[in-house]
Amino acid sequence: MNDKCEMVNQRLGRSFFERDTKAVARDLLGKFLVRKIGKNNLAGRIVETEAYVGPHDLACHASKGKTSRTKVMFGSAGGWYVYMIYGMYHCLNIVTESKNYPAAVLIRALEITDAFDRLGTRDFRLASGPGKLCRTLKIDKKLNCASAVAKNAKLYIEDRGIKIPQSKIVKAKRIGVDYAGKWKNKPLRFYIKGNKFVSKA
DNA sequence: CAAGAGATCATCT
DNA sequence: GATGATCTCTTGA
Repeated sequence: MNDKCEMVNQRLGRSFFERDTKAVARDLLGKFLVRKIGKNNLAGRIVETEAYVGPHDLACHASKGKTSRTKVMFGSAGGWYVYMIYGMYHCLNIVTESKNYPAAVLIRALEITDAFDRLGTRDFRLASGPGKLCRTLKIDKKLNCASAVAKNAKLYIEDRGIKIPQSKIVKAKRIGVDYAGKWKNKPLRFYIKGNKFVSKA
């Protein structure tokens, strides 16, 4: 192997997401989120995620049942669940597990890689949080219910051959879910140890 | 540096 | 009518 070794940019398909939510959340670390805007691409490496594991998880929006907001989580794996929070930010999730089982992974932070310069700044905080990464990649409710595994997806996830070793992955409790009773402290947040693009909270 | 408050609206009661 | 899977700004030690 030399430094010209082939880059394999393999788009993740439905089978990747149609698995245990914790495994998907962990395995998404090191994958690349790609956002197509017109002819341009913005992309970044996923460095932080959280798992929302099902209807019994009191932090998962779907624990309140199937509503117009949560119905996308009951759909096929690989769907995007985008919602607005605190009246001004969006959060990006990808639906996991089998159809009719509501679960998803929140993508919390990215290390912007592609087209960093076009953003006009190289600030490492550009996508270091769920609201900020949506703002930077221009993700809003128009993408809610779209699919990351559709042929013409404008937002999808790529494997570029990077594998994060288990020893570099930190498990921690999720952020901002203190209302979730005994679920609030479960170690369902995953991030890359020592990575400065991880959110501060 | 840490702690606190305000912004602002979709969603559910 | 209350609240939230957040972020930024202000205050003060």
